Amino acid sequence: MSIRSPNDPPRVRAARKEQTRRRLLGAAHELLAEQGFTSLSLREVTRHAGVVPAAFYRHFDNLEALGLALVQESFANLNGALRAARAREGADGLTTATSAEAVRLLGYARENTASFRFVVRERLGGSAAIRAAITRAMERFEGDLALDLAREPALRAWSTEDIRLLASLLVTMMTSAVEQMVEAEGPAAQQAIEQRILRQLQMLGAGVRGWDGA
Amino acid sequence: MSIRSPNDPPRVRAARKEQTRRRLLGAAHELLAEQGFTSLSLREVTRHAGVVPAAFYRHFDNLEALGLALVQESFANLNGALRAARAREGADGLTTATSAEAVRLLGYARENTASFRFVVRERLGGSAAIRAAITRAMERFEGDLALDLAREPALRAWSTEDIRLLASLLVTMMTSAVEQMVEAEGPAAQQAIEQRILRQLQMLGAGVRGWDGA
DNA sequence: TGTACATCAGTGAACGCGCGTTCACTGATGTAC
DNA sequence: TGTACATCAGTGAACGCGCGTTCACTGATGTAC
Repeated sequence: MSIRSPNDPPRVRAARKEQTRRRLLGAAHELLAEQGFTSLSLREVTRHAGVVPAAFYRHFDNLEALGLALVQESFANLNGALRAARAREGADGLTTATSAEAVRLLGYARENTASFRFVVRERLGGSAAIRAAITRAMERFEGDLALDLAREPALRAWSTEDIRLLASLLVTMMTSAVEQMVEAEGPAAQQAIEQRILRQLQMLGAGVRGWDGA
Repeated sequence: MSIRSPNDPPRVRAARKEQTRRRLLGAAHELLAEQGFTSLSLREVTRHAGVVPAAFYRHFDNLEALGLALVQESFANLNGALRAARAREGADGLTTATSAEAVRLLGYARENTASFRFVVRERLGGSAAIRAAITRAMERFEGDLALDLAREPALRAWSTEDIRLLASLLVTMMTSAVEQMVEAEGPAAQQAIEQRILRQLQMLGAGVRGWDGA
C-alpha cells in the first residue's frame, strides 16, 4: 500500500481506507464462494486482499464483524434490486404477483450466486451472530411480504395469523428454491428450478383460493 | 485404554475396538451440538473421547469419514423410528396421513435434537462429501414419500411429475419445520412450530384437492 | 492345559504449519499557522 | 505558498498455540502347537 500520487484530492486518506475496506470485503466474498465462513481465516482474507494481516484491524474488530458487514450488504443489495424490479414491473393478482416476485428473486440469485451462497450456507451454520443477522433480515423480508399479502383483495377474509403463515410458507419455498439455484450447474438446471417452484406456487395458490380458514 | 479384565470372553479385542469407535462417534456427536462440523478438530474429538489423537486413525481415515458415518447413522435411526411409528399408527386420508407423518418427524426431531441439528447445519455448509451424503439421504426420503403419494386415491389423476413436485414441496416444508424445531427453546415454542406447519399443510391440502393439473 | 509367537489398539513424543494478535515503526496525508 | 507538527493506514517481525500426521513403542489379546 501507501502508493502516493502527486495530485490527490483532499480526503485521500479516507478514500484509500475505504478502498482497502472494500478490498477486504471483496476478498472474503470471493473466498466464501468456495468455502464456509467458519473455515475462513483472517490471514487468508488479507493475503487475498494484498494487505498485511495486521492491517485488518484498522477496518474490523475481527472476522465475525466482517461477516456481519457482508450479510448486511448482501441483503441491502437484494432488497434494492427487488424494489427496483418491482417498480419496473408491477403485476396484478395474488398468484401472479407472488410468482413474479419468485422469478425476480431467483433471477437475482442467479446473477449473484456468490452472495447468495454465502447467505444460504451461513443461515444455519457457524457463527451465532451471523446466523442471527441473517434470520433478522429474512424475518424483515417475510414481514414485508405479509404486509403485501394483507393488502390483497383475495385475502381480505383471512385472519392475520393465517396471512403470516402464508408469508412464512412462501419464504420457505423461495428459500428452498434459492438453495437449489446457487448449487445449480448450467442454465438448464436453473430454468428447471424456476419452473418447479412456479408450479408449486400454483398448487399452493389453488389452496389459497379454496381456503376458508376453517 | 488397554485396561484388561482377567476373564474376558474371546473377541475381546474387537469388542473393545468397537467400543472406542462408538466413543469417538459419541464425542463428535456431543461436540457438534455446539459447533459446526467444519470447526471441529480431530484432537478435540479424541480428547473428548478420552483417547490419544493418533488412536483416531485406527478407526477412521480422517474427520470427514467420521462425519459421513454420523450422517448415515442419523438417517438410519430416523428412518427406523419413522417406520416403527407408522406401523404403530397407520392413518387414512391424504392430509391426515401427511400431517401424521409431519407430527412423527417433528416429535422425533424434538427427542433427537443433537442429531438433527448436525444434519440441518451440515446440509448446506462445510464439507462437500457430507453435504452430498445428506442430500442423497433426503432424496431417498423424498422418493419414498412420492411413492406413498402415488398410491393415494385422491391423487390418482395427478401426473407423475406433479406428484414429485408435491413430495418435494412437502419435504421442503418439513425440513423448514425441523430447522425451527432444533433451534426452538422450550416446549411452548416447539408446540407452536408443530401447529404452524400443520395449518400450512392444511392450506396446501386445500390446493391439492382443488388441483386439476392445468 | 501350557508355551511361544503374532497381531494390533492404543501410547507418547515429535514434526512442521498456519493461525490470531501485539507492537513499535514508517512515511504519506492532513492541519495550523 | 511554505513550513512544522500531528495523524494514522499499512508494515514487518515476533509470540505462543492448537492443529493433523508420523513413528517406533508397548502390552494385552489371539492363535498354533
